[in-house]
Amino acid sequence: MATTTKAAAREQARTEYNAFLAVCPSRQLLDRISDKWVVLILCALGDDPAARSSEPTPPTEADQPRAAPRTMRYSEISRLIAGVSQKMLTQTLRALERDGLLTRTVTPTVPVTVSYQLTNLGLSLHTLTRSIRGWAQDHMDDVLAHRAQHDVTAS
Amino acid sequence: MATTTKAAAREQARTEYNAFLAVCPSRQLLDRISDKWVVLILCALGDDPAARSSEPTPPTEADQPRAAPRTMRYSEISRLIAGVSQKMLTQTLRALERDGLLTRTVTPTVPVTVSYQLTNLGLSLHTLTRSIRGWAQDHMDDVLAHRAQHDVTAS
DNA sequence: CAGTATCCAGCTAGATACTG
DNA sequence: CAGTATCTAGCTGGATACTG
Repeated sequence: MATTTKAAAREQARTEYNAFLAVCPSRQLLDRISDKWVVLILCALGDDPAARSSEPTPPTEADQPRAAPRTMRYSEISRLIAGVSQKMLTQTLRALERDGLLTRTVTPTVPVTVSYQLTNLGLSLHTLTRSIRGWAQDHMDDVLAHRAQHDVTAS
Repeated sequence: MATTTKAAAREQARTEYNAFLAVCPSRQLLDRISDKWVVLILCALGDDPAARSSEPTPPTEADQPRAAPRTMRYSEISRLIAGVSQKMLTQTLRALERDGLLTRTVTPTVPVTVSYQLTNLGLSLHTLTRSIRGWAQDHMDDVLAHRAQHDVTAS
């Protein structure tokens, strides 16, 4: 019955492994935040608007530094994250809503108005991504220096 | 001269955007750690061996909880991270070496012996991934609950 | 032992066109 | 305005075979 046991064993190991990874919480989280657009949406909805200059900062309600998360409409997000396609934006927003990281509110005007806002959970995740950004700012130039050095040495 | 300015503008925006992302330190970091195998290698080299049971814990020098990072040989890592292919393991290790996150030491025995060890930078990154794991452990069941709820409600 | 080299399937992101 | 639907090109990861 047993065909080449070598290959079979390897395949089995891989299958078990994938099963493990599929339920590993860390892995699931990393899969979420490694998505290009997730972090950017988190930033768009979580960062206070004054932080990003070159945007016409609205004078109204600009002085609560970190109170409630802002709500943004689909088109606002789309404009802020200039490079995203409609497909990816919708897809990502829906995934984040599904995971309870943000809320989607439809107001039945004509045409419809849809607004998005981070939940506490989403806000908490945003805090985590900020700490990631912190590491990047502190150490990424070291990494880049090493990389450049390595590339030169190997010539 | 201007062909359909609509499409051209979009494309330009996207190009600029990609350029921005390419140099963004946070993005670069996320691209690194979102790699399936990077985190696992970090764990393999950074976690103390006693933490993972079902492994024959070597009695020697097992009582420094977080002193020097352990060194492991290629085949050890390969065995520990059962699901990884040679290609991916080598590729990932080389990338991490290039970035100064670990060192690769070749001992010219016959056959050759190659050992890997985290640098301080790598250790620091490992700390970050542990905080990510922390978030996952604290909040991922919330996320999963939301997801399940959402899927039921939408039926 | 510790790789290198090559080929290929699967998935995903983006382009494009259409709509309540 | 805020999407949905469809098609496809490109990249990545895995299988397989070979080597100093």
